[in-house]
Order: sequence, then structure tokens, then C-alpha cells
Amino acid sequence: MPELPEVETIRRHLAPRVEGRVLHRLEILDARWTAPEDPRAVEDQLAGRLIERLGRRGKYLVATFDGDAHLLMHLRMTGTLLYDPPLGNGPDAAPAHGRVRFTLDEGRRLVFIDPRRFGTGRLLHGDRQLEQYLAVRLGLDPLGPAFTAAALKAMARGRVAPVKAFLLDQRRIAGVGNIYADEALFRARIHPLRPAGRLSLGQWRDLRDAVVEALEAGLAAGGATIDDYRTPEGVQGSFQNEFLVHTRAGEACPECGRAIVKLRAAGRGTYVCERCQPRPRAPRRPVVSTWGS
DNA sequence: CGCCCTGTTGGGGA
DNA sequence: ATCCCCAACAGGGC
Repeated sequence: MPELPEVETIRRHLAPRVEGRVLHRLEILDARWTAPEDPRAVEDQLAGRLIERLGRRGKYLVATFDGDAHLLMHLRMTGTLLYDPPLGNGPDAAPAHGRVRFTLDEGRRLVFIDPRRFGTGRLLHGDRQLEQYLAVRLGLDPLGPAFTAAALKAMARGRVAPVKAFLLDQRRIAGVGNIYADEALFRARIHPLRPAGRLSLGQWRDLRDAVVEALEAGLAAGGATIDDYRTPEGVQGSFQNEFLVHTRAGEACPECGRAIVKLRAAGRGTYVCERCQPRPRAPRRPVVSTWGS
């Protein structure tokens, strides 16, 4: 479930362990990871370089090497990065689905695990190329100073797509995924199917605050639960109890007690309390006055 | 056992 | 602008 809080948790965990180390060897086991680029070319260009810094932009992890090379990694649905995972069999079994292996100083390893193989790695050269790549894909940082109600309302002007689709669009807001979108909409008491362009400034204020709160709650919980060998399932397991509505169809709303329902919004499973988050009014049909005709 | 459905993301085509 | 489908696999219900 890597959305912004999970990716940031992984980053915080790994950064102090890999920054300042040399990447001695890179083995890309799955050619799909770099497609359409040739994995051998990526291996050759990064082997022997110093890892200067591990950053995050939206849901991307960005490893910056000396010589101004950036390796942009995306975990998608099921990807994760494990530090020094076990190698053996039996109780010390190596994790399955290893797609990329990084060998660092002193035998330290980093393994990109990804059962579903949606994850990607992309090598970019220079800040210019990096910024250009991200600029067309990522919008506002929801934890940054520019993430304001006024900015959101301006971006949504005239937009008829559901507000949930707006939250999920990484080119507008970088880092919110399906689960945190549901949580934020519930906290802000806004129905996911409301057209984004129809929200008032006050509602954008509520939603902005709710997004920040939800992400920070995830950050606080994620940071407390990850360790060297922890899989993303471990992270998810402990925080899942804190989700108010997501995957809780049929359960009582914690606010009002009405059963939470599951519906479809922006093509994703969506959970909502339809008392706390009233449905949008049916699209208003032009009312033709019949008076005095 | 097999079939069908669902899913934490993003890109491309309609 | 918006919607639908797809990538590849695991897990659950029937």
C-alpha cells in the first residue's frame, strides 16, 4: 500500500543506512523494471558510484548518485525495498519476488521486492532531466506550504470529475492514493462523487486539513512499525486499524453508526458513510418555468 | 481443484 | 477533459 506515508517511512528508514555508501554492484533481475530501457545499461552506469542521498518526490523514491545520476524508483501496488533481508531457507528464508539487488559496502544489501511486478526504476541524468520528468507528473506536495485551500479551489475550477478523482490525480496533488483519499474525504465529510469544481472554499479548507491530518497520522503510525526485515504487509497490518472507513463496508460509521457502504469512484473501490458524507444532488436539469406562459 | 472477482498505481488509447 | 482497460500476480469466495 505505498502511498506517500509508506514511501516516506521506507525512505526515512533507509536513508541513514545507504547514504554515503558505494553501490558496488547492481543486479536488475527483471527487465520489466527498467523497460523500455536496457537493464544492463542502468547497471553499468550506476555500479561503483556513491549514493549521495535518498529522497522522495510524491510516491517516487529518488536515489541520487555522484555524477548527478538519479535513480527514480516507483513501488506501485506491491513493491518494497528491504535492507539486508535474510538469505537462507526455512525460518531464515529469503523473501520471494526479488526483482533488483543492490550490493553496498561491507556486504550490505538492498532488495527491491515486488510480487506483482508493476514497480519501475528509471535512470535520469542531471537535475534538469529529473525536474523535467517530475514536473509533468507531480503537482503540489500535500505537506508543503503551497498546498492551500485557495490553490485547490483554483485548480478545481470548472472541473466536473468527482473530487476523489481530483485527489488521486498525481499531477495535481502528489502522494495521495486510494486509501488516504477515502480517509480524507470522510474526515472532511465530503462525498467522493461530488464534482470537484462545485466545492466551496470552506469545503476545500476542510479537505485540505483532512488530507494533511490523514497523511500525518499514517506517517506517525508507519514510522513506529517498520524495521529491517519488515514487509509492507507488516506496515499495513498495524496501521489498518486506524483507518476510519477504508475496507470497512458494512461496519458502523464511527461518527454516526450508519453502515459504511462501498461504491466505485474514479474506477477504484471507495468507502463512504452516506449520512456523514451526503451524496451530491442529482445533476440539476434546466428548470423551465411554466409560469405565465 | 478451477473459475471469477478484487486490488495499494499509473500510462495509454478511446 | 474524462473514462476504461491493462500490466502480473496473490488471495478469497464459491
